[in-house]
Amino acid sequence: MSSYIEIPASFDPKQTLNCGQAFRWTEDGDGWWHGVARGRYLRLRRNEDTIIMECSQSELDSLWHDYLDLATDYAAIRRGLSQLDPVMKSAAEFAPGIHILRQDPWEALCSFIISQNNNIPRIQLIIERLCEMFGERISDSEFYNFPSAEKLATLTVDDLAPIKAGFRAKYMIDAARKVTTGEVDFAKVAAESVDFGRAELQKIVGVGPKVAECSLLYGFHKMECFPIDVWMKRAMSTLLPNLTPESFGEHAGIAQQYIFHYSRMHPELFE
DNA sequence: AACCAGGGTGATG
DNA sequence: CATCACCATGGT
Repeated sequence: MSSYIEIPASFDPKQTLNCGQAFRWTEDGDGWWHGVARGRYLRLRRNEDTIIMECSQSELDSLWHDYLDLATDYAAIRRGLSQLDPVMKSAAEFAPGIHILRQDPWEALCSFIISQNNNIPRIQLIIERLCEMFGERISDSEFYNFPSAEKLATLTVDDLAPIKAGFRAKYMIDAARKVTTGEVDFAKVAAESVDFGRAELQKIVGVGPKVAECSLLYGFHKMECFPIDVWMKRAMSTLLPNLTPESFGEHAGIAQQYIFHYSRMHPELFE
């Protein structure tokens, strides 16, 4: 039934799927990672200089190649960023296998609404409960897809109580309703400038600058976006005091991801 | 027991 | 415009 594909890639599953940009991927032993994205289940692992993926060639071509952003030359982007600053260079070289995933825009928006004033393990738990309760089961599997905005728009805060999202539940529902009615226009966010996208997404109650920035970077693949959370604030003032978000240019989002991951993996730098 | 977690809102200077 | 309590929940 299941087939395997092996492809050459600098992309690294662990670095990419465990760096805080997506919340539905877990390691299931021996380097294998599994998760659900865009309504499909995938298992994959690194093997020397290749990636082994448990899927068909057509599914790789039509879905995972795009989701994992395999066509982008990250090495070239890394070379450019590394010239800016020695710390930037260290951060880029620490996890060179990071890619910025092309996640579903609604899933990214909703996930980062849940992320606010929260920690990553609990974000993952809340999202897992959300999917199990309100997502659809993927055929022949024990996994569920991320519930659509249309589905959440039919729910109330009380319906969401079991997932224990706390005060964020009302934000999720406001987002679902505005996205479903088109009051927040995803097609326009995708097509227009990032400044338009920032304003459009912040029409949602509970979406401020940071959540909007994450949504634009991870959901709409707007690579110049530069989310600043508590880790990035510390990193910029402590590690990169002579740089600003504008210093990083059109690929600032990738720089941000390198710096965020590097900082989280080296908390001793801030003691 | 107070503080923190990939923040945002609303009230107050 | 800057600051601040508060927001649910779970972990230290």
